Amino acid sequence: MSYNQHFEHLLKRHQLKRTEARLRVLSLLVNKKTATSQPDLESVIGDVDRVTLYRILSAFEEKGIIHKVFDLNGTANYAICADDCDEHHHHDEHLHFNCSNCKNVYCLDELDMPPIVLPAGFKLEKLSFSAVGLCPKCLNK
Amino acid sequence: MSYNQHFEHLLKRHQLKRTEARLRVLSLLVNKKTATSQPDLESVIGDVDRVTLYRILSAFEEKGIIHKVFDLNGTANYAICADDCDEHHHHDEHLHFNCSNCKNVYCLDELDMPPIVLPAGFKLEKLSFSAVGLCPKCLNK
DNA sequence: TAGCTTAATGCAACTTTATTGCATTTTATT
DNA sequence: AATAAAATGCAATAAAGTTGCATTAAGCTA
Repeated sequence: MSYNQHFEHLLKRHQLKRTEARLRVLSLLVNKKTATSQPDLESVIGDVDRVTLYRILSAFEEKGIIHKVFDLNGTANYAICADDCDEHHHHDEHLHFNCSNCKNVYCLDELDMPPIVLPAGFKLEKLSFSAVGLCPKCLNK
Repeated sequence: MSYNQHFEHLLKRHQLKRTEARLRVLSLLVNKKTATSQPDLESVIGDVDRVTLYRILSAFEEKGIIHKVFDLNGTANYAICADDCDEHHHHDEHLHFNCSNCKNVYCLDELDMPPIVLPAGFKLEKLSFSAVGLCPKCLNK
């Protein structure tokens, strides 16, 4: 199945209309190891309004298609979710690695995250781990 | 030793001049279980310029007096560091708990954080854990 | 304690990221 | 082809943070 078919499927499944802008966002995010910020997306996506982009990203986030993670500057970055995410539950409890040099945010979802026990009285909904350091590319320079 | 003496000591130790604005920031942050955002600080600190506040916060952060953590909106929040932080090393590898109701950010520094092993090629500098959920106050409503 | 040097502050302007309201266009369906 | 709902574009606005520069204050030193 081609990416395009896959994307159309994905949109239909979440009751989102198939539009050019949404397909472009999906194709920009898929297969990327790093999360992408709205400003970065904006600069490469071409003829799509800033506001539209924001709205697409938040719609996708609500539906569980992508997840949002903040980088070292507090800017939102977005990455495609693993397949088992949906509207009701995000499985994005993986490690986000922020490279202090190139500023890329890597989703290291192959790592198992240890369980965390909270103090009494706190109700956990979501957990996330983030690391800062140098990524392989920047380390080899 | 009074708080004021303690703060003056702290500033001198980090080669920062003792100013009214800095003392106010310290007294607002000390003994708080939750981290405070710049906007929140600004609204209560009184007659201190926005820019000055930003500069005080980043100076304190550089010196290891406070640490910065982003909340669910990507806004920077600040909290006093544990005593053993300094310019060269931050010990802020504790859990930050974001309440999805009241938006407060709790520094749960009494919890032991498990070690995380990164994939080969990544060099770790700093690690942080953050959770989203309901805090005790909001849970009891 | 007066003078001096450096650090800190205040102000104005600006940048970046994000949001809202509303008119227009497009999608998907009948 | 007509239609209703959803999506988009545009303009305006908001919020968070930054930069440059002139002024003021802190804390030495004589």
